[in-house]
Amino acid sequence: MSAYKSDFLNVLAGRGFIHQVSEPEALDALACSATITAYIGFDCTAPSLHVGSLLPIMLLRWLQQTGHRPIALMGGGTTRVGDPSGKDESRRLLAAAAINENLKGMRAIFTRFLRFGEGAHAAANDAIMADNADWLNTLNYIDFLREVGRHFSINRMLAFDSVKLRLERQQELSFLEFNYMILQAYDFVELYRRYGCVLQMGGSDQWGNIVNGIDLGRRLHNAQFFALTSPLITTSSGAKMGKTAAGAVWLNADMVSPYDYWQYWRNTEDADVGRFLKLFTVLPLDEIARLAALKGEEINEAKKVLATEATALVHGRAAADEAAATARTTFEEGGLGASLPTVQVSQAELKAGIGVLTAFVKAGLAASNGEVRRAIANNAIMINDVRVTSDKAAIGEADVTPGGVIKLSLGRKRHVLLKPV
RNA sequence: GGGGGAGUGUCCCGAGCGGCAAAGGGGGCGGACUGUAAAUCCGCUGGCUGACGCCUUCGUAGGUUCGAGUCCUACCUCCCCCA
Repeated sequence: MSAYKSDFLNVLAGRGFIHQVSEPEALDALACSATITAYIGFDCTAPSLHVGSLLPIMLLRWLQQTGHRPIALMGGGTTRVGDPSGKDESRRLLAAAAINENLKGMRAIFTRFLRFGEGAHAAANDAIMADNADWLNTLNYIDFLREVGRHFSINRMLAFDSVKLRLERQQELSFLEFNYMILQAYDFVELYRRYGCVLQMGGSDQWGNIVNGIDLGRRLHNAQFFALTSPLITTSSGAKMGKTAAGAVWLNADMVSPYDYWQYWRNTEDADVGRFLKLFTVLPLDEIARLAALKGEEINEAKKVLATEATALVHGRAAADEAAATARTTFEEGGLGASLPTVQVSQAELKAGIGVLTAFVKAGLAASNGEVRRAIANNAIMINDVRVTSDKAAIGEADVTPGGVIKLSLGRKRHVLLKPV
């Protein structure tokens, strides 16, 4: 289906990663003959990356897998500037202080997906972690204007969709936001200077910004840069990826447990299974074709594979298998899975008896006693798989199962174990 | 600088004659049906309480009133028009 010669573009195209590419033939030829250095920028506004960032991360991964060199660019500088609207000074400073922490959390994720060089095992395409704070923070305004600013035509910038739409709708566009695209273009050039980076990838919304970088590269260095964007991924029902009741689906294990992460993928809609297998796992395409062709009830097998493979990439194979095993015993055998979320209670407390309301709030299944009451009224609460009908019910020593725990359930999907200590 | 408009259930959007725990939607959660899917239907979607009830919520701070999301004053933030 794809007419590319290079592994790199063939893999991306075959798996559905490509939305737009600039100069595809030239990039294809380059990918065949040389090691390309390419980058993607990531904001560091949060202590972890979430599922929404997974697609770009996979892009970098395939880049490296097909022999090229990825750069993960942290927006340490651009995040400091941030979105100026609705934020006061103090909050912005706080974010600046936390950026290093955020960077640390994010770096851990990248090491799961990319191979960074380590001493003796260094290779030509080892991944690079860069931070644009390194060059943006020390920019001299006048120098910057003279070197970079003179290459940007206001006339042309006004024609960009991102700007034009705002102006047409007579919405505010701050000078700062207007400059953001210039900073991003400059990042591209700086990475070219430092590492010979000639390709920037990103989501489809980044196209305009990337193209600006390409122009700047031509003007400053007479260099040929490339852009490659990925499609915006939504579920078949149109919802954005990565949001659940509990909030964003984070990649760090201490924010979303491997078990919950596995569950997120397990609950994928039928229509998305094939597409997600291609994007978020590294299974071979023929294997994916087989799984995606499953119909009806059988497609659940494909969802389990998706969940386990996707979880293995982020949390490791062992954690993924454990999550899968827990899901199997919990959902298919009605048993108790070892890696279900567990909350500890003291023996003394248990002896005295714990009210259902307190227990479920403590277990994190509900936010308030009232919420538990409502759930009981809705027939949603179970203790050790026995339906609870009164909010006065209490949990005591007698409820401890042979396995040494008490199983609390809200609905059919959400389970927490209470463990006496 | 002058004039006009807006900020509402802390997930989002959004109605709201001075009696309001506050319409409606989206989203979310739960139930039924299923396959841990989608679609559909039903219920729930401030806190405490067994319950009467009490407490906290409509940008911030005051005020008028038996009673304020609603009226008045000042302030903050955002948007529009004029300069």
